[in-house]
Parts: sequence; C-alpha cells; structure tokens
Amino acid sequence: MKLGQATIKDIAKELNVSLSTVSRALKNYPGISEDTKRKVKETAERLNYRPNAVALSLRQSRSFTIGVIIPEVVHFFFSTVISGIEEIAYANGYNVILCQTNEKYEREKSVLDTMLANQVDGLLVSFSKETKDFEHFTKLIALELPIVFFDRIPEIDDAVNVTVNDFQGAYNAVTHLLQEGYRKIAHISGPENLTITKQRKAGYLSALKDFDPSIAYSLIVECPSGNEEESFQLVKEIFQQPGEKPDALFAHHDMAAAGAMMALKSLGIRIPDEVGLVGYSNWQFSSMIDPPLSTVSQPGACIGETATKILLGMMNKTGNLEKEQRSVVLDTDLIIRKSSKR
Amino acid sequence: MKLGQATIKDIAKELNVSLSTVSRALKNYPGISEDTKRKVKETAERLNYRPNAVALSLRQSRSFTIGVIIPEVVHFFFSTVISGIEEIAYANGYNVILCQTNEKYEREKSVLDTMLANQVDGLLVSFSKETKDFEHFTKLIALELPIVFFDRIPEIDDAVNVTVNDFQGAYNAVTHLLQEGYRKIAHISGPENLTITKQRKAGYLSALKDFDPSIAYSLIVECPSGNEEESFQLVKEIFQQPGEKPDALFAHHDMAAAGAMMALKSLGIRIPDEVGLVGYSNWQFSSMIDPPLSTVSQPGACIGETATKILLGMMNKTGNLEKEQRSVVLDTDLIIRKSSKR
DNA sequence: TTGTAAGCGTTATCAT
DNA sequence: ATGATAACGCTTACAA
Repeated sequence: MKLGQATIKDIAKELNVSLSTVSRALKNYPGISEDTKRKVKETAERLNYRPNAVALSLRQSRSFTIGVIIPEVVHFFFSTVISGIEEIAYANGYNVILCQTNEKYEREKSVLDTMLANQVDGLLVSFSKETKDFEHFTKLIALELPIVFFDRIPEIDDAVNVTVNDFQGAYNAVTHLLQEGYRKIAHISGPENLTITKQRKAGYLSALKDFDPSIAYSLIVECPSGNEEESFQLVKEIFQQPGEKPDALFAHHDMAAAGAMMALKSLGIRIPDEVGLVGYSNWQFSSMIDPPLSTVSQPGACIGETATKILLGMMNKTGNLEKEQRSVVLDTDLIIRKSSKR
Repeated sequence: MKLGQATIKDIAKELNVSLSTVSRALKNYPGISEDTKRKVKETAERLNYRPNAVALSLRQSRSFTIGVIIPEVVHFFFSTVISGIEEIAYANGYNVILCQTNEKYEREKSVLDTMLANQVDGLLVSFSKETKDFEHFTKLIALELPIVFFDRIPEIDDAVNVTVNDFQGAYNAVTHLLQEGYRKIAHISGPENLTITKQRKAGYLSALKDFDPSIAYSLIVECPSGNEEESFQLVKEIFQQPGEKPDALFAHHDMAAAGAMMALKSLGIRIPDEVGLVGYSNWQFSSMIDPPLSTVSQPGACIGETATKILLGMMNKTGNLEKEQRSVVLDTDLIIRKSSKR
C-alpha cells in the first residue's frame, strides 16, 4: 500500500517530540505527561494515523495472524467453522488468513509455505483428502509452531485436535434406524484415509452389533469422492442388481445422502416407507429437500471457536500443556426428520 | 512466529559472504558468480530458508496481499466467488486475507481498519446489507487504494465494479414463466438498499410489460432478510388470504424460493401445475429439492476471477484506466428445471 | 518526563 | 563480483 499513511514519525515531527514519546503516548505507557499524551493522540487522530501491523509484526516477531487451511469454503460445514474461528480470533486481536487446498496435497504444501512466509503465529488445519503423509506438519510441530487440527485429524502423536465424536454420531444415527424397524442398513462411506471416515464406519458396525448381534446384514459402499453424482450412481446400481437389497442407508455426508435420495426416487422407491435414509452434517438444504433428510449435525461454529481458543492458549503460553488436556471431542446431534421415520 | 527460521544473515555467516551477496544470489541478480550462486542456494536449501514476507512487505511498501470483504462465507454464492479470487491471486503471487462482515456495517468498518493496518495492496469488496453510507470506501478510493466492488456495488461515481446483469437475469426468468403460460407472477424481493435488488425488481417489471402490456397483475413482496423462514411466512399469508392469488413466484434468491416452496407444499398447492417457481443463484440444493428448482445462475467463480484480474491491473499500473474500461457486467444463465415447466 | 539508538529481515544505493 | 550502509515503521533498553 503506497497511500501516504501517516506514521509515528509524522506525528513526532508535527509536535517536535521524539519517536519514542509518540510511541509511548499512543500506548498509554506510564511516565508520559497527560499533556503530551493528549497532544499526541489528537495529532494521531487528525493525521488519521493507523499503526502499521507489518512493522509491528517484524519488530515483535509476532504477526498476530492465524493461518487457516481448509479443503474448500463451499463446504457448508467448513464455512460454519470459519465463522467460529473468525469470531474468536478477532475478539482477541488476531487476524485470519485463509487458504483452500481444493483437496490437493500439493496445494496444501504450497499454501503452508505461503503461511510460513507470512509469519503466522499459529495454524488451524483440516487437511485434504489426498494427504496421507504428514511430514510437512510434523516438521513444524517439532519446531514448536502451534497447530490445531480440526475435523480431519492426523494419526500422529503430538497433534492437538478438535473433532466431533463421529463414532457416536454414526452409532446414534444407525441405532435410530434400527429403532424405526429397519434391519438391512447399508453405509455409504467416504474418503478412506480420513479418520472421520473410519470413525463413522466403526460407529455404524458397532451400532448393528450392539442392537442385535443376530443381525447378519451389513454393507459398506465406498464412495471416495463423496459427491452426489457418485452416490447417485452407486445407489442406483445397488438397487438395480438382483439379490438382497438394503432397507435403509446411512450416508457419511448429506451430499451423498442427497445423491442416494435422487437415485431412490428415480427408481420409484419410496422414502421412508421402503427405504430409510440418514445423512451427516446437516447442510442447509437437508431440511428443504423432500422428504426432509434426517442427519447428524456437527457443531461447526463450536469446532471453530474451540480450536481457536486452544490455539490462542498454545500461542500465548510458553509452558506446553499435555496433549490430553488440549485435544477436544465435541458431541454431535441427531436430527430426525421424515426420511427415516416410518 | 518464533521458530528459529533461517534468515539471509544465517546463510551469509555460514558462507562468510555479505548479506547483499546472499540476497542477490537468491534473486539471480546479474553480477554474481555462478559458484557463489550455487553455494548460496545450497545453503539456503539446507537451512530451510524461507524469505520473510513481512520484512519484504515493510521494505517494499507492498504486501502482495489482497483484502477480501464479504458478508458471509456460508452463502454459497460468495464461497464460489472466493474460489475464483484465490485462484487468480495465488497464480499471481498474491495472498488473500478474508474477512466477513456478517452483514453488519460496524463490522465492515472494523475489518476495513484491520486490512489497512495490514497494508493490503488492494481490496475486493461486497458490502453488507446494512451499509448505506460509503464514506469509509470513498475516502480510500480518494487516496488511490485500488478497490473493486463485486456483486453488491455502491452508487458512487469512481467505483470499479464487477456484477452480473441482474436486470437481464430477472427479465429472462420472468419471461420464461410467461412463456410457460403463467400470467399472475409475483416477485419475492430482497434487501432494499442493494443494487441487485433494484435490478431484479426492474427486470421483473420490465419483462411483464414487454411480454404483454395488457397484463395487469403484478405483486412485489418485500422480504428484507431474504431467508427461507421469512419467505415461508410471507408466501403462506399470500395464499391464505382471500382474493386474487399469483400463479407463479419469482424469488430474488434460492433460499427465498425454497421457503416459498415449503409454504406452497404445506398448503397442498402443486408445483409447477398450480404455481410456478423460479429462484436466483443456483445454490447447490436447488437441483436436489423436489421439484428441482428453476433458477438464475450467477457465474460466481468468474466474478471472483474477473474482479481479481481487474484489481491486479489497478495495483500494477500507475496510469489509471477509465472506469468504463474496468467495470464489468457478466451474464447470468437461466437454468430451467421442473418447478417452472408445465 | 523525554530522547537516543539498536534491531526485526530485507533490498537498493553506493562504494570497492 | 562483492561489501557496507541506510531505510521501511515500530518498540524498547538505556541514557539524560
């Protein structure tokens, strides 16, 4: 920015005092006469002075900036997390610089570089679907750069994580389907390498077993991209094939559930009468589709807020807390709508 | 960030050369022996050197950072714009710092301050619903800070704007309804002070007039918040009241259309047979609801890309182009789905 | 109560 | 081909 912004130098010149006096007066340091303070502040106001955060950052080796790395803003869930992050960050005088990876590993490494070059004080990360190697993060953790992972968490030892209890969320969803009388429940699963995928899968299987050990039917359909087209195709195939068919679907994602719903409708299968359906994430559209979709709601804003609070704690303390004291698991909320009630 | 990042000083010390030599070698300046260049680069690599963008920013009075101000990331439309912005920005070596106003005027002024403090080189802005006074922007424009407004554009003279042709978008949508045989079309309108609202309203009225001047029916329902609850209530009232009722609705937004759809369904009114429905924005859910919603699609990513390209142009040229040469209006795309086809 | 000067990491200018 | 130095805007010992 080249606009002739006023600096403390300008104020100092104007008043014939030294730079340090101005600096101290603006910061309300002790040992400055009320008179000088007043004059400095007036002049600052008049010249429309704004402290230069860049200079500050260089001087203090702190940028008061948090880097946020997410797969994609268009995911409703992530956009709610961002809101939570910004809320807490700004309230504490921190800026947020946001980068999307577009689910690409290479992009993830590149935005990470950008963030480091910009001297972020800490990082909030939800990594890409492609990311299987976490060295780019572990290196930084070893250097004691504060990092909090949220939603998608890595399987590395000293990571600080904020997630929802995906196991329990899935467990509750499937148990609900069972209680509604569905017995042949299939699971439309997500990208394999993500912990959330594994957790939801485990919750699904566990619910089946716990409810009635004699239930023999289970089916896991891999839907790696997780978008509605893929799900649409897969579900269509399942119901067109001869043989035993599910009477309910639990999808790892509302998008996948929406695809499934369209597939079922296109085959003339009635929801929830013939096939029950539960999704995951409570996207905006879930309550608007027909029939309204039952889903597991994740507290997005709360995840963002919690992760940011923890990060702020890590950045401002020298003594490290134990990982156990910092990692947090939040509860999900099962929202029962028409698609699973018969 | 306090992690002992290597600086050019460290490299210089290691090789017993001066700072300037290192700086020049890294930048491939002429007048440095190939040998030194190689050695410097090797050492940089080995020490994991990363240029400090903050120092650079201070030195060059350029931050290579673009500030983006939007109402809310959770709006699907804005999230697509963001993707477009990031794409172009990163490709040109610029960072993006993103702030939401949450549709609040005060918040808008405060994030603007933050951005200025952080020495952004330029600004991409879509202002809040509450913003009626543009002084905070005009002041900066007068100081020659490059600003490009997108989607929501201010009525000020020297602004550079990127919008879609909302008039035409609305015009096409309403004309389509007329062609399908609907004759009593009502418009669910948005926040009054936005240009987009006025344009869509005008397009609606103009289409009615142009199609058949004898059409007497028109109805504009103000829906200032624009969310689906409000729309739901308003539409329900309209259809429950005695007297003449519309046979089609053109909503300024898919969310409002979704609310209308739910209202109609709850009253047992069939879409598209009894009442036709067209929305605006082509949100993800529009194709997934029942019946699929006809809508006017805005090229979100393209808006972001275009605005960013223009901004980059403004930032890198000293001679100012004429406003007319820089402001851009993009075309919308009418997507016809079942909700308006009878 | 106020001023001086060093330094954060980098580059541009002017030597050598 | 390389080095020394000032400067970007600010804070903070240390001096006065």
